[in-house]
Amino acid sequence: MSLRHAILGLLTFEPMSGYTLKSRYFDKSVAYFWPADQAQIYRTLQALEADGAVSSETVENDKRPNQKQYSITGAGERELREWLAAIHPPVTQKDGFLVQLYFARMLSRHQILRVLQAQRDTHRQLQDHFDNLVLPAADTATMKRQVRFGGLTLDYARRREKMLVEWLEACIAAVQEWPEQESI
Amino acid sequence: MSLRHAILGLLTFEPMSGYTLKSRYFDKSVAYFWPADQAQIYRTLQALEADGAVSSETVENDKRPNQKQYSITGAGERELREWLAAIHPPVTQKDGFLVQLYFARMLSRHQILRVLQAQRDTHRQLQDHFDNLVLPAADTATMKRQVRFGGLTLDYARRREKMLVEWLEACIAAVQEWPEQESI
DNA sequence: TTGCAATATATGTAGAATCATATATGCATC
DNA sequence: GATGCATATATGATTCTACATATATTGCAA
Repeated sequence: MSLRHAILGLLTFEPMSGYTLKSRYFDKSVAYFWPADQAQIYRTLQALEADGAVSSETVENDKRPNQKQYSITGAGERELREWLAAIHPPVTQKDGFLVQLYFARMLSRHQILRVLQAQRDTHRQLQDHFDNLVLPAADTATMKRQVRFGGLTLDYARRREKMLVEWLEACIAAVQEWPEQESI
Repeated sequence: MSLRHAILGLLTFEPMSGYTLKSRYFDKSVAYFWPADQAQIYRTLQALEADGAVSSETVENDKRPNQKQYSITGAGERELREWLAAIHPPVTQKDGFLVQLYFARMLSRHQILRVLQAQRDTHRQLQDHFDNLVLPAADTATMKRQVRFGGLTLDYARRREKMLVEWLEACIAAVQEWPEQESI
């Protein structure tokens, strides 16, 4: 249940509406490690408000529809800090591509290579994206500190994509080397 | 929805009961990339049977409770092959640990290091586990081919754990270097 | 003026995942 | 005889996730 905590964390930057959370964060940076759709964000905000972890205030806009501005409360900040400091049991990540590769003996070499190359191309693009991504400049001390930790997660994304591209290249080379056989 | 296809794939090895699927595969090898609990496996088998992708037969046991042996059908094999050969859109993996690290500016240095070191220890153990893991010997041609692809996914696990340990070490070093500040 | 895009919030529904619990057999152990 | 464990299947309940759809405002372009 990290969506709850991701939202609480983002609200420590500044009070925000659900729309801003989505368009500024869940469509960009946070998307890499915790994607969430609009419906989920709005419902989680409602749940957080019901629990007293956030409070809301309607902001009237001239040129745009009114917003519900959410702020983190003291209780919300306590909950967040507690979660952040806790050692959580490792959660195994589900990876459909590994399922695909694991049973790839059922495919022809041509089919296997097609799937592997598509995957490699995807991760090459991601690698390119993260290698060219520049961290935003920070104005306050808090945000300077924030950018440091953002840098650590960016470093992870770069290492991960590099590893994936290398591994996929090795897979492609291996499959090309193996003798073609009955696919079963 | 890869649980469905993981089960279909495993049933290409041999007909199996839900219990065997769970204890022999989903508690071991498959667990690394597609963990599933017992309830889910049994319910997915029921759904697969309702769809005609698998068929079942009750096997009477003397010393143990009777089993429901599931076999993949022609329709199931077609569905599996189609899914295996398809290029699926990349699914972003949710990673709660990255959420934790991203907002770690709210913690003290001591708390951050504690969390990072626990994570590093976990992945060191996994690294050790995968580095010492030996692929099973294969008897038939099909299983020899299977072991090759199992080797590719094992290679992934090793590379991934190596990358994670290196990255976590770098994170720990970076945090130790940074000046201690107000945590906010 | 009609229609479209961006902004903004909300709900309905279905599927997937998790956790707990229920039932039953046979075996070993206390 | 009671207890616990491994084997074996099933269901109830809840949460999480995803996808679709509904509603409303403003600005802009065809």
